Amino acid sequence: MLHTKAHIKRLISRALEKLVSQNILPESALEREIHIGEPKFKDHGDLSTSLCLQMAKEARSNPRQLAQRLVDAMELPDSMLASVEIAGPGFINFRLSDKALHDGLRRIVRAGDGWGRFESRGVKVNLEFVSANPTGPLHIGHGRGAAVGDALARIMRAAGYDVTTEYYLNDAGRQVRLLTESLWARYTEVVREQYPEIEVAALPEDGYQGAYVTDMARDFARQYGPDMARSGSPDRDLLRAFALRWATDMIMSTLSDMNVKFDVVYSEKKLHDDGKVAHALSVLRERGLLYEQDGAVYFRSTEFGDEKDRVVIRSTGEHTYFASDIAYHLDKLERGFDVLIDIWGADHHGYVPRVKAALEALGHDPDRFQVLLVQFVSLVRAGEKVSMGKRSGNFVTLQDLMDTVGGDVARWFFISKTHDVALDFDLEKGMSEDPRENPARYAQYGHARAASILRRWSEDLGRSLPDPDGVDLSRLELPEEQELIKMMMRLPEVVKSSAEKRNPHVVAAYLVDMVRLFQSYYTQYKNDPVLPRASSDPASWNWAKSEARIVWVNAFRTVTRNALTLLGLPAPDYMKAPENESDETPNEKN
RNA sequence: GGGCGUAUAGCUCAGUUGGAUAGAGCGUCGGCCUCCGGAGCCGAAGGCCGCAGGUUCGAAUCCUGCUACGCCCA
Repeated sequence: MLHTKAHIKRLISRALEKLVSQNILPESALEREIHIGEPKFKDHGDLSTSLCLQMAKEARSNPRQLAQRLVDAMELPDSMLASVEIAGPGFINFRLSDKALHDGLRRIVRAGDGWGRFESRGVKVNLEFVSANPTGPLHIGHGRGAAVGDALARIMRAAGYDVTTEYYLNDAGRQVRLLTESLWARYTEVVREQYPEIEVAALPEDGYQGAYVTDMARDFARQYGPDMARSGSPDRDLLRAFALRWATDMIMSTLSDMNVKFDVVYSEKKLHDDGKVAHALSVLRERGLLYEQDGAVYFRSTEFGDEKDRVVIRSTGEHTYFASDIAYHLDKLERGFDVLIDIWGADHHGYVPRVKAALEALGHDPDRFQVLLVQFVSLVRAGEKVSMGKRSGNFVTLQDLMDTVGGDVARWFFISKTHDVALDFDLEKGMSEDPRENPARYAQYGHARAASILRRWSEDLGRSLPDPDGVDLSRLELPEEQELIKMMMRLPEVVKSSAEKRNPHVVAAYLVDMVRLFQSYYTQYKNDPVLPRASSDPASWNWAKSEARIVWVNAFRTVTRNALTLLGLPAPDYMKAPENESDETPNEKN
């Protein structure tokens, strides 16, 4: 549809130029951006513009009259347009010709997997998300960030951005020391089951209580044996490295169940070891933006719009997380990224101004740093919110959730709504228990259905996929068929809009709308099927119509698959009926 | 007290960047399986777009002020 919109814009701007040269319109008419929209009502045509309503004042004319002059000045008839009408207060409505639809359909088939993908625009984007501390299991809020981030990466890549996804691993701070001590304590407990005489190390006061630390300790004991515990002297480097690797593996495995992977895992420790933190602070110091007070070192972030100055080095000599974050974001820019996008939980929103302040202080445009704040996810059980504090005992991990409902269902749930609205996940209704209420399955089902038709065409009837250039597409006469073509033609601009809004739910909403059109067609025209019935006589069958419809079904399948892929969801060719399966999630790769 | 976000059908949410008559799903009610996959489809009921002003040809959308909820910071 971008293609046809551009075509209409050219027609209009040529007409405007003509009117300006005849002194009917002022020069300023050429500067206005021409916006072509899709009207809500079908009787208003396929595309429309309110340009004349907007221009009426400066043109000193009433909108309808202006519209009439504009239409008269357009080079019509045009092969892409079946009609051009002036309507209402001064809208110009365009109806697409059959040729425009057929060209569009052919373009989709020709593009295949490339439909909805744009040429590179040469913009390097760093997209950082999740970045949870490697000290325990992910919670459900992390899941939302992960799903949104991964889908956004796919969509922005399709829109032509050069995207690198990144996980910032906080492996340097106090939390990791605590995890190390917690592992040591649990390890001694585990070993004491065999060697009752040894002394158990106490769990630190703020240590990690979760049962997973004991699992970790058992793995440690299995790998390194009981000697360290028996000796009573911990090898902290070894324990730390083991704990980090174990926790990171656990996190990545959970993410992988949701089909989320990262291009880069960036270590905070390495940031320090490579001197990046010292580097960033020295740049700030050179610029006179650091000062000392009560033994701590402050950054003058108030000079850049923050509400108060922030500590970068504590009186103990330790760097704050903020100091690492400054260095990290500076490093991203120095690695050549044009745009930095971070996905954070909404509770961190207060952190945004200080990071922007730091980047500005370091001489960069703060608008290159963008933060997507993702609102909270709460769990609901029996109509009541479930408290999810780690201490409350009914902490539900992301892994638990996916084990219950399946990775792609969880993923769909997270991206199907805009990120700036709080979500309730109802455990009791549980999307897995009634897949009919599940739009992800609905979309996949549409794909499987189309795949099934194509399969019967090639396998049962022994025919090959027709070349769209050799098929008479005018056999697609039903209004539903034409509506679906227009819908499919919209994918590229949906991708563009979703990427620009930084919001994957745009693609999700589009996908469901498109599949609904197909399902509606499918059920309504069961007595006028795509394929010949077994009972019918092949000689009397309208093969030309079947061929046109097969091209159309194939295009639908392609566009559906492309949209599912953009969201990181599988596009299965077969799906099992839910009645026969308990809660197993189909996960076929096409 | 300051800041960020949200407010649209009984419930969960869309709303193409200010356009024409407000859109889905779930739930409710009523229909559709000799038929390419019923995980489906068709129809009906359901609305003061939180409230009050403002901007203009035109507002769910933009501006101001309230109210309620969530979250940050004091």
